[in-house]
Amino acid sequence: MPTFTQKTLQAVHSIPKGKVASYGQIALMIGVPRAAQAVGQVLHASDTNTTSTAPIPWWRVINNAGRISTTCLEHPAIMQKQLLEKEGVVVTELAHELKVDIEKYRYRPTPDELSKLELPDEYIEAIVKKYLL
DNA sequence: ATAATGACATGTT
DNA sequence: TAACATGCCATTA
Repeated sequence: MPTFTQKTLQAVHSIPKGKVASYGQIALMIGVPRAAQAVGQVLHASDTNTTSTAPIPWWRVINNAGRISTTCLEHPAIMQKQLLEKEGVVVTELAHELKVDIEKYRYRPTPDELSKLELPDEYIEAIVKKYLL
C-alpha cells in the first residue's frame, strides 16, 4: 500500500510539462480530498531531500488562486516563476505576487487517465465537477 | 500518544 | 480586494 507521500509524488509527476495543478487538485487525485496542505508539506520535504533520485516537477504545483505560494529559501518563488516560464507558462507579477492563469494552464486528466487513478466514483465526480467543467 | 507545523482551501468580514 | 478565521491532514518532534 503506497504511502501518502509516494502517491503525492506520483501524481505530481503526472502533470504534463507546460501545465499546472493546484495542491488541492493533487490531493483529490490521490484520494485524500482535503489534504492540500499536506501535499505542500510533501513537496517541501522532498524538495530539500537529496536522496530522491527522480527530480520532482514541484514547480507545476501552485495554489488554487493561481498564486505561487512557496516560501522555501532554497527554491524561492522567483525560481518557480523561471521554471514555469521555461515551459511556456506565463507568470505575471502583480502586487508582490506571482500569478498564473491557472484555468488556462491547469492539467485536466483525460477520462482514460482518470480511470487509472482507480478512485471511488464519488471522487471522480468531484474532480470532473471542480476541474473539468 | 500528543502536539506543533505548514509551498492549502474556503467562507466570512 | 484583502485580511481574518476555521477546518483539514500527513508528517515530524
